[in-house]
Amino acid sequence: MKPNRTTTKPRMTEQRKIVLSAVRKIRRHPTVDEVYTHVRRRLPRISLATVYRNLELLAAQGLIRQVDFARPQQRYDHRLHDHYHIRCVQCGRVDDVPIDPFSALEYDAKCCGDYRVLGHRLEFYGVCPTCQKRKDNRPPRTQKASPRLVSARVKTVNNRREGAE
Amino acid sequence: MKPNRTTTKPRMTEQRKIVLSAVRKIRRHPTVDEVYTHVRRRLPRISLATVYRNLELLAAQGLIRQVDFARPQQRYDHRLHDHYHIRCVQCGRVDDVPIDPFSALEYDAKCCGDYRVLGHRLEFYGVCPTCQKRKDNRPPRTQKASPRLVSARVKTVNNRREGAE
DNA sequence: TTGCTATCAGTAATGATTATCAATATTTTT
DNA sequence: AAAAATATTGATAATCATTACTGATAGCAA
Ligand SMILES: [Mn+2]
Ligand SMILES: [Mn+2]
Ligand SMILES: [Zn+2]
Ligand SMILES: [Zn+2]
Repeated sequence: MKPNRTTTKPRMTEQRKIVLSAVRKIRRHPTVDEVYTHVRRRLPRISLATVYRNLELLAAQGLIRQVDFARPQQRYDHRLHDHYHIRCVQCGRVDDVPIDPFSALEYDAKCCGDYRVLGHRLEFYGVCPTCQKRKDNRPPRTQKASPRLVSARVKTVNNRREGAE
Repeated sequence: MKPNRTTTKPRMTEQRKIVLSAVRKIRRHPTVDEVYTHVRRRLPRISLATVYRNLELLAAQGLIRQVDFARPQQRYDHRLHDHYHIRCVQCGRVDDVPIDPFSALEYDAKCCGDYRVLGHRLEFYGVCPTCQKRKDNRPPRTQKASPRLVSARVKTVNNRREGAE
């Protein structure tokens, strides 16, 4: 097959370079906003969107890593005992992992800093059986939230229009 | 001191009971929306806000647990090797935990389901040294984001008012 | 009953992230 | 180099989960 013509390698732009160096300089696991603030010292006109874009791209390239998981929606568990979870990176499904929790780890962590350690969470990630079956690797994306409040009564205020329909 | 007069025990209301039983029935780590949808079959007029409130309260009481961590903002890491983190439950600060990663864990996880295991994350939580010093336990909350875009030029469109001020 | 608080439904506001889009910048082709 | 193709940017709007607010009820104690 011919080499995909619509795909080219990402360029290492000035903005991208500076965003990368910011993450490296700040060190302590910065949030997007912290990166943004830092970068603006050198590029006062950079857009926040550009920071988001470049962070995502740099992470995709493996030049930086995302610390957090489990983004858009919070999940709840009816099981109260300590146990671990595995999350499907494709669809977001979460299942239990029945291996014994080790409290020794918390002890180990003590030696690292002056934190008072309260506990730990261990989460595996992978591809769930359902998503493995699906041949194509189109992102099924985390299921959308249920449509909001299709209540019987409909609001009738302020429904005048400005433009056309 | 006199017993705090403004504080009373939470009541186990009908809504709360049903939210709890929903989390227990759904089993597979439901999102708030899934709980909401489920509960509405029995309480069609319940508010989504009530579901949020009760889930939070039930979790605070230890009747259910939150699965996820690291909520409002994503964080980035300049260190590419596998390592673990510890997060302050008070201020959200994140630090590295310099203990060796257990690659055996992923092997252990394999035996649980049909997931294809890709990796794991281990996160400790506790109270950082800074937050330990602070005597009061007022929630310092995760630091607010930097004020957005106080650009030189100001938008002048559509600043007409409707009511009064 | 009378006050007091908890809780509710409904809805607005918040805030992080994404999407969109016209304008530039860089690379590739001619 | 000029033209065409593609990538990237800044600005801003849209999304969407969550939180905050509000006025109305409900349960409980004096
Ligand atoms: Mn679980
Ligand atoms: Mn780290
Ligand atoms: Zn899946
Ligand atoms: Zn702290």
